[in-house]
Amino acid sequence: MSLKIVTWNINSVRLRIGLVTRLLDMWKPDVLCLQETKCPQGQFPSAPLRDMGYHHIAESGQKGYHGVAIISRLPFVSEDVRRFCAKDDCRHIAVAVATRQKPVTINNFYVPAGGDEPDPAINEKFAHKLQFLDEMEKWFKKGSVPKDHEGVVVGDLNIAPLEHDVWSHKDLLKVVSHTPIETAGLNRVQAAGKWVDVMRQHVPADKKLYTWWSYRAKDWEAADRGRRLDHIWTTSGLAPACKELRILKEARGWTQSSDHVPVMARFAL
DNA sequence: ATGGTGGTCCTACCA
Repeated sequence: MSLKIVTWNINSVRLRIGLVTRLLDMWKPDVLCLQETKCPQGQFPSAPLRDMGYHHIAESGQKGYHGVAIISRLPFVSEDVRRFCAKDDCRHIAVAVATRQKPVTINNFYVPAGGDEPDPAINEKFAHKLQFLDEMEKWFKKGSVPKDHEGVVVGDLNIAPLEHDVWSHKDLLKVVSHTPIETAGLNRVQAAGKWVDVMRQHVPADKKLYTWWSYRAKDWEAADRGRRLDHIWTTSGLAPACKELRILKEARGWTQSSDHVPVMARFAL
């Protein structure tokens, strides 16, 4: 048996439900984790997904902003919504799915983008981003994955931690998403849960790897000024089972695309 | 080059 998990910042699930079904048809994942659904709780466009066999949908949504959802062919054995930083933002949802082996707890995150100015003293959005990372770190330290489960973290973490996760390390050191204080924070989060970065298990750290290209470029593909903002981490027990890692770069060229592209990990279980 | 584009929901705010 294999478990295929896809993560995608969809930037409005109602506007782009046709791209979601296109992706499901192409890759046929078992589980799809979405971020920035921008869809109020209870108004999720579930009918076309159920028609494709995705009968299990967990959502945490609000009007206008943020929002995360998990769409699955596999039944959930548990479900959990958390609100980090004591805000009402819908930025995290977790489910556990049953597999032939251990159940797998899947955490889906949408980390705050953090605004433009990388200084928490003058930019409260950046301060919120750093606080959110601190909360994640504390929560993972306590142990967020049940002892008899394996675990996965996916989502738009809005940080490109490695030198080759951005088109120019030097030019982006002072740009929110690649500043040292953010990458240090993300590294602490990762260490707190002993998470393995399975994307970089498949693509060496000295090779460029992007999941996001700005809408503001005249020609995103020619400029190729990308960043790796979307991530897939697993517990060390699950990492060796990750046999395939794919980034659907062509989705960035689809009509009315998201600025993020889908990332897929396949696990042999 | 302190712009550029895009989504939400109607006026700015967020990315």
